[in-house]
Amino acid sequence: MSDDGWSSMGGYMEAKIQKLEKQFQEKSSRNEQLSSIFNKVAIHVNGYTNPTADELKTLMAKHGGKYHAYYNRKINYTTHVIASNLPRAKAKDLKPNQKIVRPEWIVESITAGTLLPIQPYLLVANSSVSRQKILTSKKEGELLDAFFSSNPSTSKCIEDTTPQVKPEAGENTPQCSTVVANHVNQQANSRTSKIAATTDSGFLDEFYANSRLHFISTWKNDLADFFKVTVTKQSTSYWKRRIIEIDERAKSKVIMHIDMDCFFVSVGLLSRPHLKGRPVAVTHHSSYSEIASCSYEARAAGLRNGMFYGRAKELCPDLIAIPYDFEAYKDISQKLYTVLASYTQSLEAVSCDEALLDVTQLVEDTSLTPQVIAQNIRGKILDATGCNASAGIGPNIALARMATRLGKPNGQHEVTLQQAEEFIRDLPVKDLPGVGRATASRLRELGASTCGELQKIHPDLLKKEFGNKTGQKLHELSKGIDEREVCQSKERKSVSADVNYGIRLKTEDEMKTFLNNLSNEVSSRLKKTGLSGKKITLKVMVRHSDAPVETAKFKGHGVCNSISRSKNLNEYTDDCDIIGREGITLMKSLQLNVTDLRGIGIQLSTLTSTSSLSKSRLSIQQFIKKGKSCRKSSDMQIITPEKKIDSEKKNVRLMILPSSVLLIPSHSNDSINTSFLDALPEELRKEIEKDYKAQKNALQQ
DNA sequence: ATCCTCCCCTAC
DNA sequence: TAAGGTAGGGGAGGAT
Ligand SMILES: Nc1ccn([C@H]2C[C@H](O)[C@@H](COP(=O)(O)OP(=O)(O)OP(=O)(O)O)O2)c(=O)n1
Ligand SMILES: [Mg+2]
Ligand SMILES: [Mg+2]
Repeated sequence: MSDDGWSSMGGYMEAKIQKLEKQFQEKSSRNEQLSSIFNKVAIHVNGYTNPTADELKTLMAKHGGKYHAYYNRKINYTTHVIASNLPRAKAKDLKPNQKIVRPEWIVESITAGTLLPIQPYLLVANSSVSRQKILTSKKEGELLDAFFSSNPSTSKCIEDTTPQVKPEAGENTPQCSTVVANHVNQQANSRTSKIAATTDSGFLDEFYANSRLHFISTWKNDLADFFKVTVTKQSTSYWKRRIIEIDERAKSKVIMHIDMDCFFVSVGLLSRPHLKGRPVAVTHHSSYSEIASCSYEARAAGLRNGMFYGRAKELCPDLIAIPYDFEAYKDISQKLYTVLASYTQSLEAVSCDEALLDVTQLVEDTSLTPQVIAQNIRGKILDATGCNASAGIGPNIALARMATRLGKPNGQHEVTLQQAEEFIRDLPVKDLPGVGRATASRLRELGASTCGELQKIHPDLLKKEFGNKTGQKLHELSKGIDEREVCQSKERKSVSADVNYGIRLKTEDEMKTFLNNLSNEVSSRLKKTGLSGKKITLKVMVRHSDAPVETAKFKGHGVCNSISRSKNLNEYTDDCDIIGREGITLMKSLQLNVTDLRGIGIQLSTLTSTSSLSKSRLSIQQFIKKGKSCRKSSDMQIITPEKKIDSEKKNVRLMILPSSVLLIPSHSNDSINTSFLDALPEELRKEIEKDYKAQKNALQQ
């Protein structure tokens, strides 16, 4: 059973890589240079590629090239940007004529033993077209294998022959290539005091380059995209079949939840196998540093992810701290998703180490039991990543997720519909997905610490206490009911950038500088996703009046009040200057003492795709689309019929503008000339009128 | 009723 | 030292 259909496809690219790795091993020495093919080449890898960024880095090192973890705009510095798909490559602010080359150029150059011309490998507007051109000689199956095979045989963890010295190193410089690691590291240190100031230009970059939460948030989106691309290319016929069959689904579903065990730690241990079985945590070694992930041995002592290192050390004096390795996490995540993509199209990316799969169809098609499928998937993940994954199986998302907890570590668990109520009865309410500290505490006050107790609370009381929807949800969850669908991709509703660390501003000017820098960040994120927003929200954390000026945690925010203020702009925008200006205005309106600011964030919502903001407003109809599909033409998704109907109204969006030109007549009077509006549906007209009003208000100010 | 703004909560 | 981000769901209460 492990060999039918999807399993072990001999990938074209994998075969090549494997061969290359054999070469390395034959030449043995890790640092030996195999060639100098890429003598004058310095690459930067953009987005997800096959081979992965990490593998490309190794290949470059072995063949005389340079690898830049960060794109460098300086002339002749980064010579080639490597990417597999265009949207994400376009995202970065590349040099005007920056050549973007597909990763196969590297691999095939090495195979050929010489630097091949980049022409055939250039990434052009429609990447899939050029891709097929290059490989016309391949049959479709091989083509798929070549780029998307899940065969993991080549990616066995590369044994680091030199056993790592313990943790002290604290080295952590994802932003520099291996060659110059030490040198740059020193530089970074000597720079530290300068960069520390909140307003320095390097502050944001430095922060985001080291923020784990920023990374995992970013990766989640990237992986969802990566998965979408992968799956879209994989099998058209299966895809079509899937869409049709989703209609006649009235029977019970099989949902599978896959989650890597102590993800950051597991990845860290790949190069530190001697630490397996010991209490290990990924963290900086300082008492107010947060633990990103800790091993199960550490959890036995009461440690939890998110805990401060100081407290963790009290609970577990033997705790071993290992440093972050963001590139490796990203790499392993990609491998995880590559494996998952070979099983199903129906996947929801939960995070970089976790996904939901609707395997209903797969179970039916293969007549395998969900348990067997889970076993198979977990085996493939282990092969591909060297790390353990656990799985939960259930008739809905909530139960599948709860089942995973039972399966962990390195195991799996299935909850059937029949077992559901009993399974759930003795669990603490905190274990229900969506119930966190605050809700659990309020429930405890209502006498419900366990799900069984929650089941007995009348839904009306829950609705009264928590509101209609939340009350209903709590009631259903307590009985193991969860109607949500596994959803491949949802429409983005906001784009934001927040910094609640290291914010220490002295003057109003510094505040402005920082907001401008942050606006720049938000602006490039909007551009990266091709979106523009109409509503801007400023979020700030302000030192609580009782809280000391010096926080316990170095550069932490301490005890704060959160405040947000938003404004509806008159136009959709992704413009850094506008966002900065509006952000500053909002900040001023709050009348705060800038020295008390401890966190600042800017969010744009009410989004539309920038490409739809055509300058010509002649044919309005052309810009009015259904929300779900308007943004990305290539966006293939599973939309269930009932959901579509339900959300149709809300998703109708207006994409005209700039509205200032459209709506405001020079002799501003109260009524719009609505002759052309009459043809539009009611909602659209209302929205236009609303816009009109907003503009008028703005003008009157 | 429904929408809007300003929260709070949750998850990784 | 230390890197406490980010997106979405949804409630309260006021405006429409
Ligand atoms: N407070 C947190 C929680 C998580 N993470 C990161 C590190 C984790 O390794 C990764 C995945 O989160 P999980 O909740 O899946 O936790 P683990 O994978 O570490 O452990 P588990 O075995 O419980 O899944 O996200 C983090 O940085 N900070
Ligand atoms: Mg995990
Ligand atoms: Mg997880």
